[in-house]
Amino acid sequence: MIKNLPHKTIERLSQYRRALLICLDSGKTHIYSHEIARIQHITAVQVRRDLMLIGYTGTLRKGYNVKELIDLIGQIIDSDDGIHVAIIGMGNLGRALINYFAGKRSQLRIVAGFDINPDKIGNTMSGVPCFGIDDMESTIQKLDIRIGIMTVPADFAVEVADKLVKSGIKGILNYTPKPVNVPKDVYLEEYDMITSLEKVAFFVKMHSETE
Amino acid sequence: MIKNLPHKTIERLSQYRRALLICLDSGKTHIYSHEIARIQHITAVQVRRDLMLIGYTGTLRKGYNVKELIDLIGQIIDSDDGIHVAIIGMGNLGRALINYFAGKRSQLRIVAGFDINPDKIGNTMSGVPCFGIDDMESTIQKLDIRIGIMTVPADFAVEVADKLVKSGIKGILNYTPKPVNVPKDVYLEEYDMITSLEKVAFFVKMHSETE
DNA sequence: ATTTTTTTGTTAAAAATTTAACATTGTTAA
DNA sequence: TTAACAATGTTAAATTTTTAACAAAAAAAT
Ligand SMILES: NC(=O)c1ccc[n+]([C@@H]2O[C@H](COP(=O)([O-])OP(=O)(O)OC[C@H]3O[C@@H](n4cnc5c(N)ncnc54)[C@H](O)[C@@H]3O)[C@@H](O)[C@H]2O)c1
Ligand SMILES: NC(=O)c1ccc[n+]([C@@H]2O[C@H](COP(=O)([O-])OP(=O)(O)OC[C@H]3O[C@@H](n4cnc5c(N)ncnc54)[C@H](O)[C@@H]3O)[C@@H](O)[C@H]2O)c1
Repeated sequence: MIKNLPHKTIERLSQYRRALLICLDSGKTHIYSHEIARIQHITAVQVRRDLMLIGYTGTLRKGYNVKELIDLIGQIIDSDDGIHVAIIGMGNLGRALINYFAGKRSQLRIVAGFDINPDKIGNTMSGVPCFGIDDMESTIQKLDIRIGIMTVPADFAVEVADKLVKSGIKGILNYTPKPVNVPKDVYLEEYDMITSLEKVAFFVKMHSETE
Repeated sequence: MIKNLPHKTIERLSQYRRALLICLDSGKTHIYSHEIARIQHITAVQVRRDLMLIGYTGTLRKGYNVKELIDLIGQIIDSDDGIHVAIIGMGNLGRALINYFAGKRSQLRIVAGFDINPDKIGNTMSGVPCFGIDDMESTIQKLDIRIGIMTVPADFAVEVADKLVKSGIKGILNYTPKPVNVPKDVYLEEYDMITSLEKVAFFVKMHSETE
């Protein structure tokens, strides 16, 4: 690991990579900082600063080598041998996520789903087997799952999080609107779609009032 | 509008409200800053500071009046007469979102969905009618829709965003992994689930290396 | 050959955000 | 009654994040 990269830089590196992969597909071999910036709605300085932080140096007047940069970002943010991920709650959102991730990034592989509904247990969705919630602890350990994505109904969020922690999971991505608590050796990221929408609504309102 | 609230404060206000609504249900009439803080994984000082910014003052030693605070946050972030929202792309994610929002916050009402698939057009999902993408501009204007949530395949993101802008939309929440461009009088929020997951993975990796 | 342009890389400044410090004041308890 | 306590509200400091400024150097233009 190079050093303590700012959280925001990590997020942007992930986004840069996505943009770079698209560039690569379109046959581009080099890209300027201002081109990356334009795509991400940020400034070119910020891009250059982020790349400086990870120690990548481009070619003056030619920009950055797309392939090299993709590889370097991979070295920074990916784990050497991939990370196994589980989805807890195979409902609407869980299914949508599995569908979405299926075959996307091989580095982060959803290898299991868990649910409480007997109708779902034993089935496979987009190649991901669904296990019973009671087998969660053992399955997580057996399959060496490190990250859990929570998409259960909000009322079960807390108990599922506790169970995940007990199973030895190292990171939780909580899509439930209910905040949960985890010990500090477990990395927790919570995202609430309503907050995003309310934020958009607020700025829309503000803009219409100040125009 | 009180004043220029920091973006981060807006996000937290939305989250506070969610937590407060749950408190209200459980019969609590007052809440301390440190209780709110605990739920949101932040500090009590930050809560008090945010509330100071919106000019709410609690009762010393008794905390904040839950109901009053909910109402005040509503006055700050909600629009007086609600805002109409549309979902563009009634696939897995679009359906999940509609389901989720259905009957949640009356202030932000999903009043229409749009899709290109003839099988979906004309149907209703959880009470939300699905229109054809070709009717988007007229429908948005007719129903006074201000915000669009984009859940179309990434390849269509740019053209749909352009269309939304042309229709006079004021805010876009883009769940597509493809960044789009909008004029600066349109508020744009982009969220990428892969970035979130990669961020969690990074910190899991980092922690395991430095332990 | 020399000047201009364009782009990177880096240091410094600015802005935004969080945290700390602490004064204030009801409430409880001695 | 007075002292200790526990909470808020606010100013100030610290931290984090973004932006600006500018030096360096390769390429292009003159
Ligand atoms: N649908 C969305 O777009 C959306 C958006 C944001 C947040 N969310 C949140 O995500 C969560 C899931 O939403 P959804 O629309 O997919 O709901 P859903 O009801 O479709 O799915 C929930 C799934 O969890 C399973 N489940 C219930 N209790 C469980 C338990 N104890 N252990 C394991 N599995 C259990 C159910 O059987 C079901 O399959 C909710 O908390 C919701 O608030 C959903
Ligand atoms: N599913 C997820 O969990 C998830 C997560 C993050 C991001 N995303 C992104 O969200 C988007 C949708 O994902 P999904 O899983 O719902 O995909 P999906 O294929 O299930 O749904 C896409 C829908 O959009 C419709 N559509 C296609 N072209 C259109 C157009 N030009 N105008 C209007 N509608 C059109 C399709 O008919 C379909 O109903 C994708 O860009 C995906 O990358 C999905």
